[in-house]
Amino acid sequence: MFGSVPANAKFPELEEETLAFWKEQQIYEKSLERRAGSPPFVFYEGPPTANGMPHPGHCLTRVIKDLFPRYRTMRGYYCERKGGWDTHGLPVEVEVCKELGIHSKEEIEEFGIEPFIQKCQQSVWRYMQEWERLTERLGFWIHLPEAYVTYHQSYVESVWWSLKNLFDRGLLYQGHKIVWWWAQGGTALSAGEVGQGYREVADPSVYVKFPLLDENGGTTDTSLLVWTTTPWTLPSNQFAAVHPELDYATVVDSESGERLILAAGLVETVAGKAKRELTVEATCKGSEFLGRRYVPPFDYYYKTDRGRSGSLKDGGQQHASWRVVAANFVTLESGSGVVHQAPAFGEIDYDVLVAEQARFVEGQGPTLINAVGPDGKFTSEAPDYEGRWVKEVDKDITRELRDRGVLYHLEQYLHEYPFCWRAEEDPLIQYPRESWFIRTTQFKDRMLENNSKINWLPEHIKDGRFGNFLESNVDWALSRERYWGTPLPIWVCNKTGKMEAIGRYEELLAKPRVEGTEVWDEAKKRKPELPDDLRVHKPYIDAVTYDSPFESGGRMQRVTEVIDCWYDSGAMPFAQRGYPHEGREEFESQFPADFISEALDQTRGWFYSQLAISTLLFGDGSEESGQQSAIGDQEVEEKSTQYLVPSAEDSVPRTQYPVPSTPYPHPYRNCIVLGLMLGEDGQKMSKSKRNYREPNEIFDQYGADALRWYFFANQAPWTSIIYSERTIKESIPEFLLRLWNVYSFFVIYANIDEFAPASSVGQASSLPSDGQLTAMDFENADGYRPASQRGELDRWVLSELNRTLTAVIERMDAYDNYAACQQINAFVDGLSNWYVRRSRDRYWASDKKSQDKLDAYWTLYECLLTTSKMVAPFVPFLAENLWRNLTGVFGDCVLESVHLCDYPEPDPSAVDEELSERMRLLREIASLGRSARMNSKLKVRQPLAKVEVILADATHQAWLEAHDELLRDELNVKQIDYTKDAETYIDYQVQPNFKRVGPRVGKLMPAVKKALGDADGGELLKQLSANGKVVLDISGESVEFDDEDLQVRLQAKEGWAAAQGPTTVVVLSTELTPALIREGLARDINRLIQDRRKQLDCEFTDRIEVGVVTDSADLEQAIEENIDYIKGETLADRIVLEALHGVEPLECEVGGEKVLIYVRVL
RNA sequence: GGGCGUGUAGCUCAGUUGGUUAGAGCGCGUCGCUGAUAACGACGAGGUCCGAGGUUCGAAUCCUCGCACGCCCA
Repeated sequence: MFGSVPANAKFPELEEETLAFWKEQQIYEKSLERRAGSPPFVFYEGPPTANGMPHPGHCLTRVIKDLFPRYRTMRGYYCERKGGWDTHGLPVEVEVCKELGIHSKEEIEEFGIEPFIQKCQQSVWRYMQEWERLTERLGFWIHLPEAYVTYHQSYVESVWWSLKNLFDRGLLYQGHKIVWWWAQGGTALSAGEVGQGYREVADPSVYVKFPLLDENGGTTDTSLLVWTTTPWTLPSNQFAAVHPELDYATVVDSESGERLILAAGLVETVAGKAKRELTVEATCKGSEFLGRRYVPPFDYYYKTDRGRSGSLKDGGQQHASWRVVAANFVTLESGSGVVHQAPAFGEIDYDVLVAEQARFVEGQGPTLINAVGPDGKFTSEAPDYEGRWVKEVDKDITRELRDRGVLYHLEQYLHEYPFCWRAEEDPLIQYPRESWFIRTTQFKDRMLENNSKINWLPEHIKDGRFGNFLESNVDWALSRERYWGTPLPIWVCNKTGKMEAIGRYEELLAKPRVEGTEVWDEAKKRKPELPDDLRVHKPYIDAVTYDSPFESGGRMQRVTEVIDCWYDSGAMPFAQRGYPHEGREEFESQFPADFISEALDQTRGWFYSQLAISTLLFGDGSEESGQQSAIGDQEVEEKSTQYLVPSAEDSVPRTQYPVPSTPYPHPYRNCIVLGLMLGEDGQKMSKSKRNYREPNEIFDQYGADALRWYFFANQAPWTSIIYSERTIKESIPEFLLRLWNVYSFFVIYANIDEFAPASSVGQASSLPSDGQLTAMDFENADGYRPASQRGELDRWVLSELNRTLTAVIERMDAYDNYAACQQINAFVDGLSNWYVRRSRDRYWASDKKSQDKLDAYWTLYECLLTTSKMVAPFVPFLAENLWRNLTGVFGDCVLESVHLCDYPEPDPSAVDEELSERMRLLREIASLGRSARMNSKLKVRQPLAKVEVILADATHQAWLEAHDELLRDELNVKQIDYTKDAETYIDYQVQPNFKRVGPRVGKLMPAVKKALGDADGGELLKQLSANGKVVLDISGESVEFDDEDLQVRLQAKEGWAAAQGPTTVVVLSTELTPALIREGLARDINRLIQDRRKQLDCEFTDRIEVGVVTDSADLEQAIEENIDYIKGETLADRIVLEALHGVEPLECEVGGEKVLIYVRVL
């Protein structure tokens, strides 16, 4: 006996039971053990930050990450799934600050870095339990107990090792980065924070005259008309930028007579604004002005450095600053087309400076001009404004410029400008900070090549978003002036400024005359519960100093910065193993990943950080040694070199470990980029808007399988998805419940009929499939016969099953879960709504041991077993339930979990394409028959004498004729004729097969269509069947059509009870004889008795006694004529035409006559 | 301002290398089936396939230009 199946499946409860089973029996661990030594399928977990509550979007990521490893494991691969947590970074610091009620860096330092980072470390785990619960509840099998953690010492040391490698190869350097700077708080803000603070404000927009110099440095009467919206940056002016391709005009101001240069396209606009008359004297390209020198509006730097020039790399000399440069970002959208450049205060401006520096011989180019301190106030370098907040001096500066006569025009300008989100009144400014960079630009081509070998899903990511991002690669700004992060492992000599990188804590301790380690030791003594991992963090690590190898008496001290936490995440492929200090074998056997997945927002995040780090460290297998050739590549531009960068002759050991050089792609081969998930209202998911439901509520209400199926089966995973609770709910009846009902049906009937596969098999202890319960285990079972000997319907469903398997495997191997689910869904639909529906009589038949009945059981049993394996990666809970109950009768002889099974292999011998096609046609005819009945208002319970079927294509007619029992039953008709006399009922419409004929006849196509449409269809078909071809004269050309060139459509003629499909017409015979009517009445009675049984809560097998009382002689006759039929269907031992004593009758109406029905359970 | 993506029925989404009646589910209406039934079947209403041009014998599909939305960058 199979365990009885609850009538109302409560999936959430069943799932909880399954979870407990998995845990107790350690099924996940066993699934891995079974694959030990098998080929690996490598999966990397992109570490989530457990610093906020998980929402449905996270569920999508986690179930996709679960699906493919599960699938591959069943397919025979060993798929380790190491969990991971991202733990560093500003968001953690902000959380802690909120908790402490503090904001600025000063406040953090006042609070104390030591307690602060201890709080950070504790705070990281705030939501970890939620995440772990979610992970488990979703059925996401991943090894959490040994998850990697980015703050762990071994992880940090791996990161250090990689940074040392880069440093020793000269790929780490110090330069300036222009950041959004909160001057009052003394900190840079991340992009996300800046984005929060944009407001519309009015700022001055000024047009200033920069008098041009002639070639000898003499003044001229012509000025550049330069535009800026930040007057306070004018004292730090360094260049004026023009677009080399744009036309520039020299104009004369009719009022003052002065000559001005501005973009030709903006002359009218500017004249209008300034209310001046400007006469164009000459026009030329912007490129003509390149290199022309001018007098800047302030002389703080100019007065001393005006003459400074340097040698260009291409030869020749040029002045370093205060000249016209080319810039492609100059537009005609606003301003004058000549743009003031203060590289200290704008990222784009800074890029211009860097580009200019690159043109000069080392050390001779322009240096950064900056008259403002980090506090946002002018320094002594601009004595007139010293000590004043920059935004406050805009007015004074414009006034001064006006007084000096160099201001041409001033207006107010409305635009979006960022303010500090923590201090609303403080505008941010762009400001240069010293920063460490990784020289990624030097590896751009290699990253592109690596990228080109990755299988991106969807494909457009490769050359689209990600490829473009790589194309515009800039050096990675690595350092952060923060506290809670991986410390940058660079120690600097206090005498010489020379630096070296440290790759490991031990390495540091082995340095000469190490001091400062006691800071950690004492902290630990005070607070023994401190995790040892903290010793490699600020502030403890900062205390560690040692003797300088560069100059005696010098001491080495760590730089203060920590690193971008994206670097942590990108180092994960090796750092999760602690490589290379430990875990070398694990790393080498688990690199690169076969599969990773995250959402689209990780393009510039984890997808990039991994690719960049991997490309820099592990190169391409085509290179000769593990050692990168990067050092040899340094002909590439050197950037910002006033800081010391080790060169080859510093002869620091380059790297302590050989680095395995790996052929592209790495570190991942296949990457599914998930779409972003939006809330129910199409907006971003937001807690306050309540436009989504907490995952836990979804699980409690619908279950994890419902959510999983919703994600897998409703859209390609990379389309952005609008959270839809209704659709989640729908996946229950649409799929889960439908499969459940088939399973429940099977169990109910198998138990009634005592279908017992285990005892039929006999020696269950030696199953040839090794406990996987495949068809081969049943070959010698009692009552089992090969599929080839079973009926058409059985062969059909097994064929469909194997076709589906083939397709599902093909799609899943291509990472296409959506198409795979569609296949599965179609199969389950066919199983339920055709196979089971059409087989019901077979299961209900009274002879328990009839071969047909046994065939039906074995067939359905096999379908359910295989289906549970097939769906196991998708809906692991439901699959497990099915498997365990269906195989429970075998006890220990079968695998205890479906997840330990192999994914089913399709059996090609079971596939019968022709049968599939025939059954498809048969189902189409059935559907048309039902449709025709509906149109004629002839309900299905009323038997009909005959239907006639007209087929456009007679290929399968003989088969259909030989197998019309199914149809007769489905349509409740006595006879089915495949009529020869088609033209009585229908007209033929012939159309060209456009795909075939189109390319051949080209422009004649419309004429062909018309000619075929106008011709007598029946006549054309006769010709076709007689000659195998039809020849028509189309616009004077003779065109030949063969069988496949023509498509025949059938059109039912008026006046028949008919329904038409494209190639089939079904015509009903609507005449009813009294005998047919009585048969219909008997069926009505039958149904009413069955209804009554249900009302009385009868068991399926209860026998009954029936009494029917009616005045209608027809009805009485109907019952008498069909009494055996009714008895058989309703399990009635006796049917009498009188009342039954002591039984409450059911009052109803049949065929317009009142009837009393009495049912007594025996 | 730039890049990428999306836009198809009331809703959520499919739509093969371009092929002529554009689909599914849900929802709505009508009817039917039913000892698997909170299931299922049939029929119906519901579409300027975002818009405008173009290529083609033929465009939801390819091209150009717009519009709207989303993401990333500036």
